[in-house]
Amino acid sequence: MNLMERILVCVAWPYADGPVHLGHIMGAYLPADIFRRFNKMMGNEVLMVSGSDEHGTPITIQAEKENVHPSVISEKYHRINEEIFRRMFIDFDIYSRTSSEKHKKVVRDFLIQLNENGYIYEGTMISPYCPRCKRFLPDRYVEGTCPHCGYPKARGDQCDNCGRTLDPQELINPHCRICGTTPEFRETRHLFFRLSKLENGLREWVRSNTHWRINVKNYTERFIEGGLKDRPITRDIEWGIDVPFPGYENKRIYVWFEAVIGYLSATIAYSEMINNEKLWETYWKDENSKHYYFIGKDNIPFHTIIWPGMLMAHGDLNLPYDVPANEYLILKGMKFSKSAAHGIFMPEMLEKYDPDMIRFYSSMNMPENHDTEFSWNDFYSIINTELIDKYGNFINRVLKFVHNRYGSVPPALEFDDEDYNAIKNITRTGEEMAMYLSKVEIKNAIKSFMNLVSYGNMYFDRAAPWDLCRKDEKKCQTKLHISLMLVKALSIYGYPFIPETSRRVWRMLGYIDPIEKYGWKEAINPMEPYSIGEPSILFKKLEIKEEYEWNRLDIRVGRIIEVNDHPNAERLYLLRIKIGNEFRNIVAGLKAHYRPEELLNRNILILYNLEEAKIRDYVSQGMLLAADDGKNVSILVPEEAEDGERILFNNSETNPERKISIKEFQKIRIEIGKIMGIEEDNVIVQGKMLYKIKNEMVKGKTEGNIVLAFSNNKPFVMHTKNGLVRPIRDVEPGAKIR
RNA sequence: AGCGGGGUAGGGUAGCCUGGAAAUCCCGACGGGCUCAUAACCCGUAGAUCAGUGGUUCAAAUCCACUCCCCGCUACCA
Repeated sequence: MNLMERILVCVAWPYADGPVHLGHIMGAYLPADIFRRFNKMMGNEVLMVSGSDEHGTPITIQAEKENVHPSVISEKYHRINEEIFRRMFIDFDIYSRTSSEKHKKVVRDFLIQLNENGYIYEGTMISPYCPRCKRFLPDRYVEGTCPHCGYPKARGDQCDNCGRTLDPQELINPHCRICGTTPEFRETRHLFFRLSKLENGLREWVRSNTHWRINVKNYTERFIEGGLKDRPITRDIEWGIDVPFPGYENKRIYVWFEAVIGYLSATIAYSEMINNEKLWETYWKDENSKHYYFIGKDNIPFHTIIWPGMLMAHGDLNLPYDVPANEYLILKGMKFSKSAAHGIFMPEMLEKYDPDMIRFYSSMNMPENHDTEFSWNDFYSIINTELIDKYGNFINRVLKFVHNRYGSVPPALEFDDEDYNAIKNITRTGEEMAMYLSKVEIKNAIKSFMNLVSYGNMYFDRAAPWDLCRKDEKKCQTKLHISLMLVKALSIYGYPFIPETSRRVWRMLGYIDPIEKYGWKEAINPMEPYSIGEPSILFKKLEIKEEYEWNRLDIRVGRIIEVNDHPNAERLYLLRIKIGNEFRNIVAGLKAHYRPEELLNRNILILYNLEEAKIRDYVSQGMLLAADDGKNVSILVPEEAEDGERILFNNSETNPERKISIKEFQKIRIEIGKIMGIEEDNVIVQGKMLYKIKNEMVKGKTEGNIVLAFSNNKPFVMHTKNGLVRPIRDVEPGAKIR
């Protein structure tokens, strides 16, 4: 533990097709940076590398859409992400990119080496070729029926239903996802990586890594038990790295093979950048160097099997020491996703909040063991109470008191038991945090940190210097000295999590040399007699603004003017709807519940800002709202309203800026309530539970079913200008709207 | 409906893999203290049949089986 260690911190390479979001930050980049800073403070030699992953089909697709060269896309997001990391104080020693010449060269050399070692062979592959699109299709462009589970929409690379990885040829009834044509399976030559040969070696190596997180280890072992297959490492596409063998001029190296080599190429590039060209070898060849890979859970097999396999095949290079993969961040019940534009994206987050606030919250809530829900309430609450009230206020009250009373650090003269205890606490916290952080247990570490904050507040309270200083000057000075030591310790111990704040506190304590120069161990040393200036407030409290969830909904009254059967779906109708001056087509799954004449000319409710969707070949421009209690289904109708009118909540019109996805809509709780009785100014409503609602919300109505939309679990009644919204048939109270 | 993940005080969580006395922490509620501090801080109290049932065991929140409920992905939900 006390010997200096050399650590390479490898962080997943973000795919350059969009800005990173909070899930990426919490899952990989922040823990990596915390780990890096901690190790620096321990005096270890640390290097942190990452970069943009720029090749591959998704970027090509994006480029085709925008009608630009793929490099334009990757260049844009490379810059954006680099800037995000800089602002978040996630300080890579080098943030490289896979389009760099250095990377390309290292990749080619790597491939040549693997070939020399007998791990590469040429094989022919039967690949799907679409005669209509005139090209070989990437695996995920082919769809068909899964041979294992019979799922009809399995993709060529894997089946989403049973999770098995597939080859496009295995699919039953394959077709091109773009044009629907049945692809021909043509022969094409490709290079293969002999992963199968490494199966035993990998299995043993994985088994020997007893310090890995259980989920990582279990997952990896199960994956290996499934058998390791050789993998093609070239593809018939244009955007990518050239293959260094003749006959492969029109092919490129597969991204999965090439991007992981970035960890190595970036280290080499860094060595050259600082004119220390042999430096990379100390990291990659000296067996005492430890490599940590910070990634999300979707990346586990690549970093615990494939990349180690490639390294074994290459020989002479260090394998990963630990792969502390994190789980997903969930927003409103749905995982963050770049492609679905679902989540909190960093550019927007950084506009509003101090980076250290984001770092602090993220550390407290890191998805280390489970998928973790993000909510703004949680964010505000943790920032305001833990970071600002407990931590910020402690720093502030101590510094302000010392500043006002003495203006400099008072000497420690007389120690009592509690004072010794305080110093013991500082020491113990440092050891405990070091123990956690060296195992990359961020949440435990910051919890330990917060315990010291609480202790500090308690110590200061018990010491009561505002009183003591009048009675016993010497003792009071000691108490203040130790309080300042606590502040100092918090500055040092907090540094990995909230570096900028720690630096500010450090300067307030009078230190000139940077905190990094002192390191972890300095926390237990007494204070220097510096002068203490007027402390500045570390953070302003966040104002909590209430957001109504139903503000995302734009619901309008529509009149059904046509009802037709869906030609190839048993349960669907095609409806023509008039909404004021506008007409829309809606697909509705009501055939089992309503006859056409029951629907025709009815005023109903349309979710107006729902994203369009194709259902069985017909586009649905919105959704007809109906209540469903599991047995009965009822459409919802407005009382006394014209088509085109908007549905109101809490007497206000909603005005969402964006379209809403079906998933988001389903997250918003809307249910049927039955008016049970009246009690003074309130109405008692039975929904899924019993609610008390203000009388005016139901416009004086005293009976019947109503529709409740919830925000923060508080019910609001859906209504129109002149009346309420009601289900036309009787359904159970609590029935959901869909 | 198929697959995956869960159910621990009013809310949010820790603990579960590796069973062991009083189940962790934060918010909220209630009572008290303090007045240095960003209406912050400190102390105390109440509040949990650890989803249910059955089993294994000297001992179960923890292991096993079944049931119920929630969430996600998928789908002729829209």
